[in-house]
Amino acid sequence: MPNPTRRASDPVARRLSLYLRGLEELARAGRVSTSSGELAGLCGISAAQLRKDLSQFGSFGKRGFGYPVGELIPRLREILGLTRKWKVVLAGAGGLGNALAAYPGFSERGFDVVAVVDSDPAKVGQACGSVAIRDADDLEDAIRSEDADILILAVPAHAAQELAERGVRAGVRGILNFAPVRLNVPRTVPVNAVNLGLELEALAFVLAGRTTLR
Amino acid sequence: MPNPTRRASDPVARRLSLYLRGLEELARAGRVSTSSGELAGLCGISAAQLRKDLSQFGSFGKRGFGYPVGELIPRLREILGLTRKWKVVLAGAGGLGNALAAYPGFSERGFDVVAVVDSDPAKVGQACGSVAIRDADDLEDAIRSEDADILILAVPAHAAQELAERGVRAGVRGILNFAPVRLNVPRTVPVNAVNLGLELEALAFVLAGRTTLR
DNA sequence: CCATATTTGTGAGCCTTCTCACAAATCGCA
DNA sequence: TGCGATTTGTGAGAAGGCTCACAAATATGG
Repeated sequence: MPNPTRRASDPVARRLSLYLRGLEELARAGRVSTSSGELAGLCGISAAQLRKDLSQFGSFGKRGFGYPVGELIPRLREILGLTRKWKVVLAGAGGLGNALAAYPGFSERGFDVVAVVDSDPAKVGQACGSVAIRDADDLEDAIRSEDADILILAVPAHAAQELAERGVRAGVRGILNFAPVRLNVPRTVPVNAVNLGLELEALAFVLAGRTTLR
Repeated sequence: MPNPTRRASDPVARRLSLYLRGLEELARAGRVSTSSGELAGLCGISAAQLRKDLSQFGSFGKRGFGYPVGELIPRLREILGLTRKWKVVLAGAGGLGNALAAYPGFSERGFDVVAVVDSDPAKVGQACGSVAIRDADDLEDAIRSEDADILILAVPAHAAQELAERGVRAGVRGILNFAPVRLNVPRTVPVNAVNLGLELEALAFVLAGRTTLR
């Protein structure tokens, strides 16, 4: 179905991001074209899966030839919604917050951390990434004045729900939550949760031999 | 199928971890029993899903009554493989590495960071969490002398593959990878990848209106 | 220009996962 | 004890995602 603005499921979106990374790697290596087999291998996905994923959005390859790297990259960026800048406000300037603010992968993809807030008065005024830390009370101000799109929560579990609610009221459109709690927000605001403890537990589950074999 | 050592898929494992968290929260609140509806609501999962997940491992509830919080918690810990200690070696003492070493959720679940290594000589000897940072060359020594189970990679993308290979050769059984690259390791070594950039992109994909509606 | 090799795009079908609905079991109370 | 309310455990079926296999299209080489 050759529709460049087609909708797709979350697993597809994540794989598209992987493909984009793989393509950029190939481009850096000077490659002009690639095949579904090569790119899929690079991403650890089956070739058929890759072709099916891409075909949801259009017909980007040539039979007998493959995919043009230089053309496919901007197409994928467009599909993924990476042609615009996304303004991000970060709540929590602890270890994780600082690491996120410094993470180069964010700005490379057009995610700009426009403000950082923390509830610790001692941290206010200090630098976190490229911006100065503001008081947590200023969360709404920061979101409104910058017209921020996304709120990243890198705060303790007990503080997350309140900050999420305040962020939503101030106009944030999506939340990336690193706190190990389920957030209760309107269904119109998508929440993507990253639970670090859970990742380790899922790995232990495999090591304990409790997974269905692949 | 009432078998307490049954195998299950990865999504099930992740939900079991959520249930455990929810149950611990209920226990802290002094609750003695709960229903599938209540616990599932707490975790953002459907009640039927929760019952089906639990029923794979045994019959833990009483009809007309619910689930005994105090009994189910240790059962879940056992199923998840959390009754033993897991020894973790952390590679990379940058922002993310330090945050992970300090993350309380790890030690609470029996994951002990027994060593931290970094390639920066200036960092060697400094404290990271509760241990001293060692040189990256000592990775194998650290893994072997501590008989470590899990390697966490919190290093730049270009360093990840080499460290993964060395870790596997030194006897690590599983890897938690925060570097944005696909690792090439024997299939006997499970790899759990957490790609922070990808999480933000998946969120942007939703915000850009490209997801199939739920 | 023709034959052979390559590689995409995709329909059909499989397999896994999730949802629905209900019988069976237990509780609470009179 | 008996009856209605509650809640689990689970079979049946729906839904979704993934794999397979192949026709169609393009490249390559003689």
